Amino acid sequence: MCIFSKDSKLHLSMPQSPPTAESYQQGCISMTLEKADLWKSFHSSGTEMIITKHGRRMFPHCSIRLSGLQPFVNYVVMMDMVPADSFKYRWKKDQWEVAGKSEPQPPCRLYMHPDSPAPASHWMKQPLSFLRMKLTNNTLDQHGHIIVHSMHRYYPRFHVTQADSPYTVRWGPFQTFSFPETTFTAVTAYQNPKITKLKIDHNPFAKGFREGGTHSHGKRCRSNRGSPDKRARLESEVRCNSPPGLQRMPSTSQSVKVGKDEQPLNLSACSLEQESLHTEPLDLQEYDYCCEEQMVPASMPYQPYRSLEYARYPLHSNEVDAAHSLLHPPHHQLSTAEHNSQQHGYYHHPQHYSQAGDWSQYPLFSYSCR
DNA sequence: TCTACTATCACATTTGAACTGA
DNA sequence: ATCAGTTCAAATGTGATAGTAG
Repeated sequence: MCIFSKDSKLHLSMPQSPPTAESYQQGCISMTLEKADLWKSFHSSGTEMIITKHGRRMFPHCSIRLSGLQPFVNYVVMMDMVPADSFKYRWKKDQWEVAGKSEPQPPCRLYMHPDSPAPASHWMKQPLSFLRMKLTNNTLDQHGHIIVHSMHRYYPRFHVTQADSPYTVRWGPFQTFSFPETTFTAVTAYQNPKITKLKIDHNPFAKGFREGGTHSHGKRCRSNRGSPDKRARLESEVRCNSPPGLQRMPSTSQSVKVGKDEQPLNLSACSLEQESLHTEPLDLQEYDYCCEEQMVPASMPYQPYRSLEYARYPLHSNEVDAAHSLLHPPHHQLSTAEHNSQQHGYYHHPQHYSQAGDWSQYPLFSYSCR
């Protein structure tokens, strides 16, 4: 059920079911993307996210605001990455172009917000920051980072569910949200200089390279790069230090500090064409943020585990297929034709259904890292 | 030769322990 | 004894780039 709102918020509500003693009335949960203007800036140039073997934070990082939660109820908020399409890309002649079909999806991981579970009042009093979430291309990663393929496109997806502990998550109905402007291309090195400039302009951590360590002509001094003794020292440090993700892992009850740059932003200017999330290479001319209403990207409650929920809520035929594929993962990916054939109807994120089948597993993997 | 990935660099920022004073 | 504020060292994250692999 999608609701367009004048305040450019994303409203999704669960299909209504008769209120019973056991079932919670879901109401109408609303999720707003913070720093939407920044996301739009990046999206207009084709957002790229660096991924490394040891995990790299996102920039911009995901920050959302929740409202409409049931008072006095505990919720768990999670996030995962969904392939935006079924293609692999490459950067050629200052633009992205399709370089073939996507590779088999890496193991899917869910990032649980470190505050989870927490009461509704906690979630709604301030924006939720997913700053600590990291992306990696290491399929053997042991730190719980979200695994993505380089040169593939993804978008973050947020799940909200009632649960009193992380271990009861799968028994609650999910509500799923996503935002088209958060779609990005995973890369191991920046391709688009526009993105590099945007990141340097907005990311304080990049200052170290911009203002120091470089010569006036922009080349950095690398006289001692890779010296054997320095390398040995570094390797020794790596051996001695525990993994960063485990070193300062906050407890689940610890609140996340919200940085000074994480103030809520007015989303009134946020609106996106549905076409901004598609399978074609990014074309800057196609982006149009002048619409007054924000498209609602997702509409189906996400219930990967609870088959009973499917019976409770009548599903669109596509949804049934998607739900079926979630419970019974396909052995192969959808062909492009099959993929496209499922992208119809009034849903703004049909990928949720066609792509859902691409995700062969939904392990609950809670982690946080510094 | 080309493309993608990895390791490494210096420094600003963040974090948290230690300390001080009310 | 407790709390709040300050200080400071260590940890962390960042983009650029050379080297490597396929």
